[in-house]
Amino acid sequence: MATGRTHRPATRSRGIPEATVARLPLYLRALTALSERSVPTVSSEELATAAGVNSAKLRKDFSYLGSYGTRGVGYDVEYLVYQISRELGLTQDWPVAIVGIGNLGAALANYGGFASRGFRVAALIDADPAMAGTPVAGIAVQHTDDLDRIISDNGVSIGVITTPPGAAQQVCDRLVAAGVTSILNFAPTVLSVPEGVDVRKVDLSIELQILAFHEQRKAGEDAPPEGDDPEAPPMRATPASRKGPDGDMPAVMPA
Amino acid sequence: MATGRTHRPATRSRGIPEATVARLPLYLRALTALSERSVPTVSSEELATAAGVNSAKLRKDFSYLGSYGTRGVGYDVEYLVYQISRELGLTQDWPVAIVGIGNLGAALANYGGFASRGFRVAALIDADPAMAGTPVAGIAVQHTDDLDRIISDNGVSIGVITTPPGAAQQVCDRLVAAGVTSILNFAPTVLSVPEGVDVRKVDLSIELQILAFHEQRKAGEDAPPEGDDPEAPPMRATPASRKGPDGDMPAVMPA
DNA sequence: CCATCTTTGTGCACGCGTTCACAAAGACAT
DNA sequence: ATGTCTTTGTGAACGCGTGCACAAAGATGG
Repeated sequence: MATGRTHRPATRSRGIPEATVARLPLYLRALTALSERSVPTVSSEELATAAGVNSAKLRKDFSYLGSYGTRGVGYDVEYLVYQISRELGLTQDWPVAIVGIGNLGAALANYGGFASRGFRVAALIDADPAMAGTPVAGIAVQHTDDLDRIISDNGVSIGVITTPPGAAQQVCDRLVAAGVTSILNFAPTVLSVPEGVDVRKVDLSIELQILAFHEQRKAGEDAPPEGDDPEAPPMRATPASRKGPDGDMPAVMPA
Repeated sequence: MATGRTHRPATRSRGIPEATVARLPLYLRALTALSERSVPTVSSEELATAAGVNSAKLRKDFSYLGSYGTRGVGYDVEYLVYQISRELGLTQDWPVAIVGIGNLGAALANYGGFASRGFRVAALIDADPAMAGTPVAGIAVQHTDDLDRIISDNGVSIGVITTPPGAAQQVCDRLVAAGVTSILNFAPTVLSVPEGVDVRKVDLSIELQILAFHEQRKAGEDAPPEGDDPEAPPMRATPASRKGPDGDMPAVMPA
C-alpha cells in the first residue's frame, strides 16, 4: 500500500487523521441510536445519512480503524459501537473537573449528556468562597485554593473552564500544573499551554459572528456592503492612499 | 420550505474563504482588547500572537478583506476593528431567539458575551406552559405555540436551539418555516435543513470525546496501541467471517 | 459449485488551507 | 532627495481532506 519509506510521518495520532477523529463521535451517536433500536447491521449509505456525512467519507474514515465491515452486508452495529468507543477511549472512566460555577458551569454540571459516555463530573471548583459547599447538580462546590489537591486526588486529566475570560489563563495554568493535559475552554480567551496539552474551545460568540457573516451575505445580495460607508468609519490617522487595489470588492454587487 | 430559491455552491462566499471567516472574530477580539488599551497600531506579528495564530496566515486573511495595513508600520487598530466588524455584519443589530429554556438555555440568556456585539436576545421560547411568563435574564419566556409570530414580529433571522435532542429537529423546522435562516444548535442531533439555511453546532459531548481520544493516545504511548483486546468485545452475530483468533487484526498497522 | 448481486475498501485526482520566502511599499533619518 | 529599515502583501509549493469511481470480497440463490 504505502511506500513504506517513512514509518513516522509527522502525524503522531497513530495514522488517524484529525478530521476523522472529529467525526467518530458523530458515527458513534448514530450507531448508538441504531443499537437501541436493535438494528443488527447497517450499510455505509444508511449510516452516513444518519450522521449527516458522505458515505465515501464514512467508509474512508472506518478504513483507518480497520476492516470492520462485511462486503455485501454492511457493518455490524454492536461491534462497530464497541470499536469506535474503544478507539475514542470511552471504555474507560474520565473524571472531569469544571472550574467556574457560574450560569454556564452550573448548566454543564447538570447537563445529562456529560455523564453519558465515560465522562464523570468529578469536581466543581469556583473562586467564590461563598459558593464552597453549595451543592450544584448534587456535587458540592469546592474552592479554588484546593484545586491542586482536587485534581490530583480525583485523577482528573480533563478540565473544563467556564470562568470569566480574565481568570481563564490563570486557571488554565493551575490546571496544567496540577496535571491536567486536556482542556475544554468555554471562556472567550486564547489560552496558551505548554507542549503536550490539548485545548479545544467552545465559543458562542464566535459561532454567532460566523452566522452573522453568512446571514449578512444572504440578506445583502442586492444591498452591497460597501467599503465606503455613509456613516463615519474611524479613519486611518494617515490614510496615505484610500484603496489601492481595485479588485478587492466590486462597487456594485450583482443582484 | 419556500426558501432556497437561490442555490449557491456555498463554497465561495464573496471570495473570503470559510477558514478566514472563522478567524475574523478571533482577530476582532484581540483588536478590541488593544483598542481598549488605546493602542494605535499593531503589527501582524503582535496581533497574530495575541490571536494565537501564525502571522503569515493573519496577513493572508486580511488580504482577503483588502489592503488595510501600512507597510513598515502595521495595522491601525480602530480602522481594522471597524472593517472586520462591518465584514462580519456586526454593525447591525441581530435579534436572536433562544428555544428551549432549560439549564443551558437560561445560562445562554444570561451570558454577557451574547449581547456584546450586535446580538440581542429578542425572545426566549419554551414548550413548557408552566414557564410562560417566567422572566429569565429579564425576559419573559414565551410559549412554543407562538413561535411563528414571535420570530416574525421581532424579525429574528438567527435562532439558537437548546432543547432536548428529541425536539430539536421539530423546533428547527418551525424556526425555518418562520423565516430563520441561521441556526446555532446545542442539541446533540444532526439537523436537516433546506438549502440556504446555515447550521452551526456546538456539541459538548463531541468535544470531550475528541479530547478523550488524544488523552488516551498520550497516556498509552507505551501501552499496547494494538487493536486486539484482551477483553470480550461484542462479537459479530454471525461468526461466519470471524477473523481467526490468531490473526483477527491485521498485524500490519501503517506507521 | 458457479453466477450474480450488493457493498466495502481504496487508488486517484482535485481543491482548499497553510506556510515559506521575498519583492514591493512606505516610514524615517540624514 | 536618497538610502535604509521595517513590515506588508502575495506568488508558489506543499500537505491534508474530500469525493469519485471501481475492483475486490463476500453473501446469496440456483
